Amino acid sequence: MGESTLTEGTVLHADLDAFFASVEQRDDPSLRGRPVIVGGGVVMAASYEAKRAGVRTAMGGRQALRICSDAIVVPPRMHAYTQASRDVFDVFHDTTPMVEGLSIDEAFLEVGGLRRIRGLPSEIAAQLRVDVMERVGLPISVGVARTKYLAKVASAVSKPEGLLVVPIERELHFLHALPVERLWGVGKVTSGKLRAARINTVGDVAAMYEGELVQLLGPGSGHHLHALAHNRDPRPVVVGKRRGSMGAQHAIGRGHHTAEELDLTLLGLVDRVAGRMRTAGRTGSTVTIRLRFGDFTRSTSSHTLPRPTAHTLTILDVARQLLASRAAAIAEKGITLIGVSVGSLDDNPMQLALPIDVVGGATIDDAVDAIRDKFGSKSLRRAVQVGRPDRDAMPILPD
DNA sequence: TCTGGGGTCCTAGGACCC
DNA sequence: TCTGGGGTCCTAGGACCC
Repeated sequence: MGESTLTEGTVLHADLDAFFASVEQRDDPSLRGRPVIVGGGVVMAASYEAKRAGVRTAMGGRQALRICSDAIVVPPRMHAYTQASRDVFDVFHDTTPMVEGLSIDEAFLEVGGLRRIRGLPSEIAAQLRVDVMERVGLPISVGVARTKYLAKVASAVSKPEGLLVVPIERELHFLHALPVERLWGVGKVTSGKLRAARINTVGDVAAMYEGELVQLLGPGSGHHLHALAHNRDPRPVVVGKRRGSMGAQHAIGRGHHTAEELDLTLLGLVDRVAGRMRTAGRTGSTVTIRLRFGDFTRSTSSHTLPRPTAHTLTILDVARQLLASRAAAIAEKGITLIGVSVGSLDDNPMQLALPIDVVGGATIDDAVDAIRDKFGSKSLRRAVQVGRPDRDAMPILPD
């Protein structure tokens, strides 16, 4: 019964093609059919016309123009991409409630329970491509397989404007022919180690003993890649994942930067991050600054606050101290990038929404202290901080 | 080649607690 | 005086992803 249907997995991986560049071509008809590069210093996205000429994401802008001299370079419009992403995710959610976002331009969709109302996974995938094009005007590729990992590989292989179904009977055949770089988690370093050991394909990895792989790459990577090479990926599609950190960063030129300039940059970054946190109704407690020096080496330093916050000045104070702690290295090597992020975000706050003025206190910390004294509960303390009813009723966070 | 702006996960040592 | 084993949290760094 239904023999042909048994061969389809139920996980879709949907991935927009050349996302930023496609949005630019959609919004400006004069860019259609032409090589488009989004970015400046480096290529953030390249249209397929530019990719055909050899332009790649993360390539230096100058080099990109050397190999594709007729490319049109446009500055990124992050707000337009964010909105386009929302529109596309609306289409995803109209397809199935089981959507797991991975990044701004890709998601997993579990469609196993939809056969009676929407048909086979491959049919749902084909319709999804049509819907995204009709409703948002963007090209998208979709992979269909039994596991998340394989669905992701399938969408990548199918690009651009592709649809690829990996039947369950053909899984290993498909997988083992791929180069090791297709394994999720194999980047430049790991690829170098594997290739040096004459391990070139996913099939080569699968033929190894797990212990050998662990010897070569360490326990984390070793176990992970061994499992993937055998198509063992039991992770389900998870709905409602929330991010664990929020950050902002800014690349600055190689020249000399005064302490005042750096502080102003830091202030801008903190303001952006804290504002986004408050808009999202989240607080966090670990402040990290990330630096890239004149020689492009990097460092991070972090500090964990006793209580989570989304307060600009509290975060700024910590960020300033962290930056000051690296002053010597900055003076010696120069600095080319500053980043700030706040982690350990509360991801399941109790939405208590206790009015702060009930307990009094000029600041949220005062209020929290008052509540703790009254209730003595750690969870209450945390919940009160994130349980604000809405932004407008928030005089205690003066931003 | 001369380098954006987001993120995730893993490792490893030390502090601290029981 | 010298000594376990186990756990959590913090910090720093690194690899990787889009």
